[in-house]
Amino acid sequence: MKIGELAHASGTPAETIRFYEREGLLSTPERTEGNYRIYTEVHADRLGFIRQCRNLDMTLDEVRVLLRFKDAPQADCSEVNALLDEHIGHVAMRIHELRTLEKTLRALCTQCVSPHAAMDCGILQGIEAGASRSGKPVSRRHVRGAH
Amino acid sequence: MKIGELAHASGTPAETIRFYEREGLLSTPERTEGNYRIYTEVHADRLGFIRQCRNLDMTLDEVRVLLRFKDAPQADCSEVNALLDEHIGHVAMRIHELRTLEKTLRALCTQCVSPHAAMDCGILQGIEAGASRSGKPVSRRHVRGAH
DNA sequence: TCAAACCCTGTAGTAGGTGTAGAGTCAAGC
DNA sequence: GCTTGACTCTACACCTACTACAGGGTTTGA
Repeated sequence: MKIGELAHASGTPAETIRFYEREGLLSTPERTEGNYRIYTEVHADRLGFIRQCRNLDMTLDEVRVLLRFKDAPQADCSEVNALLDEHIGHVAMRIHELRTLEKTLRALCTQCVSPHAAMDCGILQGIEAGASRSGKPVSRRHVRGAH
Repeated sequence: MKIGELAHASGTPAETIRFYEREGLLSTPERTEGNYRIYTEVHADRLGFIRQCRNLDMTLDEVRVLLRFKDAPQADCSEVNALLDEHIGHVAMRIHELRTLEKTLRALCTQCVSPHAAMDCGILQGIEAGASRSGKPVSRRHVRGAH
């Protein structure tokens, strides 16, 4: 099948499929005479696996590791377990951080319920107070996703 | 004070301070004869505010909005409330997603506790099963941080 | 006077794509 | 045979919020 069909069938934009190829996650497919990529079921399965890993919020590096194991069926899979454990750790940590954040934001939200002039806004003042209270050395992390 | 002092005092790398200036979040400071930036307490306060917003996981666009209100003390601050509400919504949604994800990952983890050959690994098989079960149209979101 | 420590600008890189320009290919309809 | 439209190709710029250079200039203390 051509890239458009695979894109449609997998719900993955064609640009992303080409991107995975460039990144070495998908092997380079055969080409037609007109230089179009031609994919097989093998490619479709592999793409499905990659997308499922991405749905599980893994990085492409993590996906690469898992694909290595899929390509080496005899290898011992304990690294797979370790990778998953570590990934779960990342996710759990991020949940914890976000819950703390949510509490802070909700507390801030109670500071200004009815409309004011901005100069009297409890929220803006609350942020400023937080800035001076948290002192100068702001924490360095700002974790965004699970990683 | 010079950029290094402000960097040290605020716990913000000097590159980041210059970046905020380029982005229009910090106003362009005076310069010395030798072309060094000279900051005042006003800059330090504003930087503190920005960093506090970032600690609250706001995007720079959100910070820009809040700064606009700080610069217009007479304006009605209800947009500030709306922004915060929406931000809390993002955070809450991300928490929910990550909790679902954590459950999925933990379930996957039970599929392969003792070491196997990769071809028999319950985790790899579980991901594949998920890929075919979730069907073709993989969900399009992959939210990473709160946004 | 000289070296270390600081500062400047400009550019490139990060992750995981997304979007575009400009060109080529292919099938259907006239 | 020709045209039109849908599809594909490569190569590159763009996104966020920084971070990390390179290659130079300035300041400060010994």
